[in-house]
Amino acid sequence: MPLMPAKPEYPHDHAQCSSDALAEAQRICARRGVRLTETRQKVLELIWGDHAAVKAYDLLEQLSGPGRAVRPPTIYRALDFLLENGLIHRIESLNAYVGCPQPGGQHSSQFLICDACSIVIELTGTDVVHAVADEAASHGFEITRQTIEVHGLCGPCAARHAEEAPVP
Amino acid sequence: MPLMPAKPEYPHDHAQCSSDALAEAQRICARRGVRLTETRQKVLELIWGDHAAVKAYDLLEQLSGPGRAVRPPTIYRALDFLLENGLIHRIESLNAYVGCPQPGGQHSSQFLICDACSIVIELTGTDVVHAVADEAASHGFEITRQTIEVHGLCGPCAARHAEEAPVP
DNA sequence: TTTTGTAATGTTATATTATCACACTTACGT
DNA sequence: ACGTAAGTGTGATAATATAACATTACAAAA
Ligand SMILES: [Zn+2]
Ligand SMILES: [Zn+2]
Ligand SMILES: [Zn+2]
Ligand SMILES: [Zn+2]
Repeated sequence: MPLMPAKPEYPHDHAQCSSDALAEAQRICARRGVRLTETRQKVLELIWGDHAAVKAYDLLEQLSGPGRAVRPPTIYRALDFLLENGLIHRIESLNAYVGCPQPGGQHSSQFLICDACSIVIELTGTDVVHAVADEAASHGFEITRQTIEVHGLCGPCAARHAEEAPVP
Repeated sequence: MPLMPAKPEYPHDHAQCSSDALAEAQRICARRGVRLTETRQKVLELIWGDHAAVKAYDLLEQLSGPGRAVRPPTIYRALDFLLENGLIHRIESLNAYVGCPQPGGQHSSQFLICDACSIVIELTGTDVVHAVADEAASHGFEITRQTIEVHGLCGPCAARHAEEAPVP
C-alpha cells in the first residue's frame, strides 16, 4: 500500500507558533537592517501555514488572486531573501521550502521528512554535525554547507501504518 | 573571489576505475536478472566519465549525435534503472547523477561535494549514519532514505585556495 | 523639499529539469 | 512461430527556475 497522504500531525498551538516565527523574523530583519517587505512577509506567512515544505509554484498560486497575477521571479526573489536571512530552508530532495524554527541561530540544516504526512522536523542536535565534520576532516575537506535530509515516517504516521498493516 | 572551476583532482587510474565499475555493474545486473541494455550501459559509462556529478541534459547531448536525437525520456528511463539497481546516485542539491563506487553494497548516501572542482566523494563510514539513526529514533521517526550532501572544498582545492589568498 | 541613488518589484521571455501518453520494437519463454 | 512483457521512440507538456530589462518605491543627502 502506498503512503496515505495526510496533514502533518504535530499537536501544538500553531497559530502561536506561526505568529512567533513572523515576529521573530521582523526582529531579525530590523536588527540586520534589511526590509521584510509585504511580499516577503506574505511568502513567509504562507510557508508557515503548516510544518510541511511548500513548493514555489504553490506559493505563486496562493499569492495570485483574481486581480493579481504573481510571476515566478516575485516568488523566487522573496524565497532568496528569506533563505539569505536564514528565515527559511530549502529542502533539496523536495524542491520545496520550509520555515526555520530557530532563525538567526545555528543552521545545521538537518531535517526529518515524513513521506506520509509531509511534516518537516528540523533537528538541532550536534552529534550528526560533529560526525560529518570528522568525516570531512579525515578527507581534508573544508565544509561550507550541509544538506542532511532524512526521509521516512514520523512517529504518528509510523504508528498508524503499523496499525493498518499489523504483523500477526 | 568566486570559486575557480576546475576538473576533479583525484590521482588514480581512472580508466581502470571506470572499467571496473562497468564490469561490476554487468555482474550485478546478471545476478539480479535485469538487463543492462546498450543505452543503460552507455549512460553509465558517460556518468563514469569522471568523478563529478553529471546533469541529465548533458547526458542527453553526449548521447545524441549527428544522426541520433535522443529525447529526455530515454535518459530518465536509463537513470531510473541505474538508480533502482544501486549503480548510481542522484545528488539532490545539484540535480545531477554520479556513479556509485560500491554498487550492491551499503547505500548510506553520504557525499562530499567540492564546489570548485565538482568532485563527488562518497563516504562509507557508519558514524554519521549512526548519529542520524539515533536522532531519528529519539523522535520516533522510521527512516527509509537519507540524503547527506556536504558542500565545500576538497583537499586539493582548499590548498589551492589557501595558496591564492594567503593570510599574511 | 527636492534630488538622487539604490533596493525592490513588474514584466516578458526563456532556460532547466522531468514526466506523460501512446505507438512501436525487441527479447525471451513457450 | 507465437504471445507477452520489457524496452524504446516520439511528441507533447509539466514543473522548477533564471535572465534581462523597465519601472517603482524608499530613504539618505543636498
Ligand atoms: Zn507550528
Ligand atoms: Zn507523518
Ligand atoms: Zn575514478
Ligand atoms: Zn575540488
